[in-house]
Amino acid sequence: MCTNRIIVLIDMDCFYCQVEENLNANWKGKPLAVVQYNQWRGGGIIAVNYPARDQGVTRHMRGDEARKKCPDIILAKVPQVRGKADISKYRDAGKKVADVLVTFTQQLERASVDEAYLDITNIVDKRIQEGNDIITRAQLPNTLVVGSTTEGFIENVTQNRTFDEYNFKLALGGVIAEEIRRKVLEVTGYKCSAGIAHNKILAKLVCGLHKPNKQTILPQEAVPQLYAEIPLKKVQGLGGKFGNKIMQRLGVKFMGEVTKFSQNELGKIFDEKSASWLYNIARGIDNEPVNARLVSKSIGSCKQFAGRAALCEKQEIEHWLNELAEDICERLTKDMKENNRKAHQIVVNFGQDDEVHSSKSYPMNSYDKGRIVSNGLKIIEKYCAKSDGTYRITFLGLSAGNFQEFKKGNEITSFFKNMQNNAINRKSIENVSALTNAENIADDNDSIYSRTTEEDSSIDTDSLIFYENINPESVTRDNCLNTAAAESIMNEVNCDISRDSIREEINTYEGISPMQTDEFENNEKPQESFFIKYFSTHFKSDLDTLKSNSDCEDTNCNDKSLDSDCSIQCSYCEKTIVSSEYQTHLDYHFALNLVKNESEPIMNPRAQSSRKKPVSPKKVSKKKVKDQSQKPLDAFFKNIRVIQDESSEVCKECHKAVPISELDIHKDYHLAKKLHFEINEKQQSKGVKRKLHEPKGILGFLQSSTTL
DNA sequence: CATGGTCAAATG
DNA sequence: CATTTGAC
Repeated sequence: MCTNRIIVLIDMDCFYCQVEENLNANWKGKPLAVVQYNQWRGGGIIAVNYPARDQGVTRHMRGDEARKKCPDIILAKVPQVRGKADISKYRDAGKKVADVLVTFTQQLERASVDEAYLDITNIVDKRIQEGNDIITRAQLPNTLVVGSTTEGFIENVTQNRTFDEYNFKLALGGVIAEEIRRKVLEVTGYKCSAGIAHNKILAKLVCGLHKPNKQTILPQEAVPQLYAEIPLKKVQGLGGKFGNKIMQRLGVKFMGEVTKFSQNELGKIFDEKSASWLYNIARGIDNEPVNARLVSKSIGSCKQFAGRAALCEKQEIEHWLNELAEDICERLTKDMKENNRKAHQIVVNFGQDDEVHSSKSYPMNSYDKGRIVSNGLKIIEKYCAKSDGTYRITFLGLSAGNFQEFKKGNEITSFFKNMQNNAINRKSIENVSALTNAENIADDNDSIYSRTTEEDSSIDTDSLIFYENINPESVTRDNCLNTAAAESIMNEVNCDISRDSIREEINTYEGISPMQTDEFENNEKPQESFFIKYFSTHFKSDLDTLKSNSDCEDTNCNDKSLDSDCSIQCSYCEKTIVSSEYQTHLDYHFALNLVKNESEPIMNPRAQSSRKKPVSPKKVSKKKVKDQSQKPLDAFFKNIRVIQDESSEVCKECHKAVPISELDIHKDYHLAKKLHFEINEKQQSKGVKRKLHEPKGILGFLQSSTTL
């Protein structure tokens, strides 16, 4: 059925202008436009408010033209940072709006900085179930309906609600949309418009019918009369070449005319997919789901250098790469804090002369401006240098993507999920490495995940152990590393512990261990949690290895042409690990062991086979662990149960109940967490040149704090 | 120089 | 993976 969903498109009215108006009280109500790069002909207009639109000012005008049309117009300038227009102000404002929208439903797709789709079907159904479904005119004060008056529509749906269920739901959707818009205004001070329909395309189309600060409902049966007067190019997806082709080949101008063509006829003109899409859209049918997504999938920064402004010298290119890298690094760092994730890929975009833009991507494992710039420069050199050594770069861009949730995760489920994602990602990085390795460009071309070349091109089994356990087709009780497994194990143990307790434990494992390690070694404080004991005994040898390797900057990491991390040998599997990946690698062992939950705490699946035994550090830690807890997970859960039996106090910092005996540790944890963040930050802001990249995560923290 | 800078998704 | 398209 094409009418079973209720979709709302929220679109902020001339958003950038509203942001400026709310920041400058005396601009309210006056004609205003937002301009960027205001030096040339008054700058380019990127937003116009409604008073200014009334005077004929439009986008695509320069500031000077706007002033001619409307002499008293206020031209708000987008600040310029690092030679580029800085739109962070509007990004932040957009996020505030999105934060309000998610409180209504998680079924939210941010379509741009100022637009979002919401699937409110569930909210509507719930209200009907609860009987909270009386619809009055007063609840739809700023609502219009395509094809009828709002009053008529309300009367119709309330009288025929059993025969006209879908329109009743649309009306209720309208009520909810009014509430959403009211809430957005109340919390953020921004006005918006909305479209309410049965799918995204229609909601979007109809949202633009009445603006600003209004919303429009589209009953499905009103589609034909709406389409009759809607230019085809107004429909989402038909504004470009495809729309032109349709108009030309079908000889149509309005959307409604497309229904004259059968699916077969369309199939002869367009490819299969386009044809059936068009056929459906022409009938108001669009099954595209609202893809729940709050945050962007990539963060990029780019700039044009048109015509004479083209970059011709390496120094210029490096300068701009630097500006772009600074921009994305700043935003990536912010993103990491806000969204608990890290980008693992970076794309260098460039355009030369009148050629089409090109792009090259490579894996990235740290937000290091210096390395991003030098790698970018290598790519530009390789692909853009002319025979005489000069350049003509007309476009330059950097974009980071392939985000994965940060290991410093919040729940045990995401902890395991990350292990899975990371491993999958490595598999793809592996392919990249094969390409970039030879060219000495990639960050990670010497990582353990690069497959060694073999004459018969079969898969290297040593590499395989890093993801064999997560192959969805071969998930077993023993070897899987995914969320389902973690949860089933939790069920098996039949624990009645809350997620918060687990999260607390995981965080403790991540944050507090340095202090606890010291204390543990001093044989004080016997009440550490399992994770702390586990870590401080189990990973101590690796810490030592790491420390002894800390001078490798002067030894094996001095290759001038190679921009890579220095490596460490893992004492559990003897693999050579890039130091910046070492934490991840250890986490892998950690999680693997945790999931196994068997009597023998073997860290490496390989060791179970007939392969030769690992070297001594492993034996040491293995023995220690055996003494303390033979079944890590059991011990972990047991530990928590004990804790929960005690009386507890609410922590002022996080407002969670903490057992009295754990209160000191808990407070230390908050302190450690803060420290941990600071250290991470320092690592990023350091303009490191050919210097050992300090390990991230807990080892980084350990090393920093123990060498201080 | 002259909308420009950011995004996402489809496609080969 | 790189390119193209489309939209704000």
